[in-house]
Amino acid sequence: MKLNKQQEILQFIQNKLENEGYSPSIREIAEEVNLKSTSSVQYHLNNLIEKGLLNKKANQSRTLTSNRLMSTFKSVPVVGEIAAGAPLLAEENKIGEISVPQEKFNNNLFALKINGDSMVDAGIYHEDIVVIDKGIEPKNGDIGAFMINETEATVKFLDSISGKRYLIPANKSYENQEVNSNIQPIGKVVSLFRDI
Amino acid sequence: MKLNKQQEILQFIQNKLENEGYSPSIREIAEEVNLKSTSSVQYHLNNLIEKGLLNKKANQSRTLTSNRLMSTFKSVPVVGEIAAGAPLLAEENKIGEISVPQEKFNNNLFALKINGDSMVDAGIYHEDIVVIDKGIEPKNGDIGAFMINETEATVKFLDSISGKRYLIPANKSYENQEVNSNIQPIGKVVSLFRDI
DNA sequence: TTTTTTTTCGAACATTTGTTCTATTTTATG
DNA sequence: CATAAAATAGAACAAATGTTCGAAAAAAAA
Repeated sequence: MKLNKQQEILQFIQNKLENEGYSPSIREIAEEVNLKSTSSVQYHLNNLIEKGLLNKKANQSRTLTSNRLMSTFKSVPVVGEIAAGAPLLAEENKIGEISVPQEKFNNNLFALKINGDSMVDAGIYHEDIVVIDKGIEPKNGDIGAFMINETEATVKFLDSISGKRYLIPANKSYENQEVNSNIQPIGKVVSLFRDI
Repeated sequence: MKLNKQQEILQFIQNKLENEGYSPSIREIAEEVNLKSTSSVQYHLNNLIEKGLLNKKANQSRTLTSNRLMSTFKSVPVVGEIAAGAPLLAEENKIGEISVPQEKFNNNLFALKINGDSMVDAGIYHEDIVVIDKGIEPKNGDIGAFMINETEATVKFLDSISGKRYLIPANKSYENQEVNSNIQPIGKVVSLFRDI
């Protein structure tokens, strides 16, 4: 496919931003796309900016940014098995990161790797990763994450049965568990990731 | 919490990178953290670089990058209902983007929004989003995406029964479908996303 | 072909910016 | 307190970089 100069320039800027993490200078662009004058590059840059494909701060070097590339995702930590005594989000519990769309991101999010099959009938499988919003207290009918005895995190349905609240697994071979002082809500499960 | 100068500087750089999309200059840092000399900033920057918390290209402006922030995720397009006649990945079919870890990314990935409950028993629900690798032809036992009559994309198990190949839903209320020339494999399902 | 528009070039200029060096101040250490 | 180490300041310099303007070349339109 043949690219015109503007596409070529835009492509180079995006690559540079993605691979190096910073914008190229005008002269670097000129060299890359075989233009011998910086003003030729300016000419195209202004064009791209007018089209809304690029942004740049006047008189500041290497401040080109591409709307399309402005990170629209943010990462949240993934917690695995919980080390005894360590707070849930302690560094030692962290086993990775996943990303969520920026518009859904907030600072109360983290993710938990599921251990066991107690929620298979809700489509949550062993080793799935669920994202939890600590800022939302799970209500009846919600899937929530709960801390049991301050040592174990579990994901279950929360619901009331004849006036009492229970953690309810979505798998008949597990038992309901009455909510008592040993069970603390962590947050509501808001999304799920799985490798297949 | 009290931040020392180095933490303060690192924080500012990361914020700037995240919010503006480009690195601050040394003098901008100096002003932000109330240092009156650029060399004071250099002093701390060198320190941070030695600790591996920052990178920078020598003699180039605004090339500070933070390892922690280097995008470790890449986005892939999400395809929804397939417009008649339009190729699968045509812009008009695109309904969004999701991100995958960089190490799992390749140019054959795209995502498909699930329509229907024919795979619920495999933990794939209506409106889930599955990521498909066009570079991997689904084998027997795999969950794959298939194009039917060049107009409809579907996700099913692929398997052989007495010598014939079938698309097999993971829901007993649906029927197996023999693979014929109207059914073209698109790729293998490799991961899954769900909003809850 | 002639005219107009788009694109490129070249050079000069003004800033921004990174770098370096020495001296001074502040903080920690014995 | 005396000494060493860490942090800051100031200034001067060299290089990188964005900007501007007029002219030339190339491409497109008439």
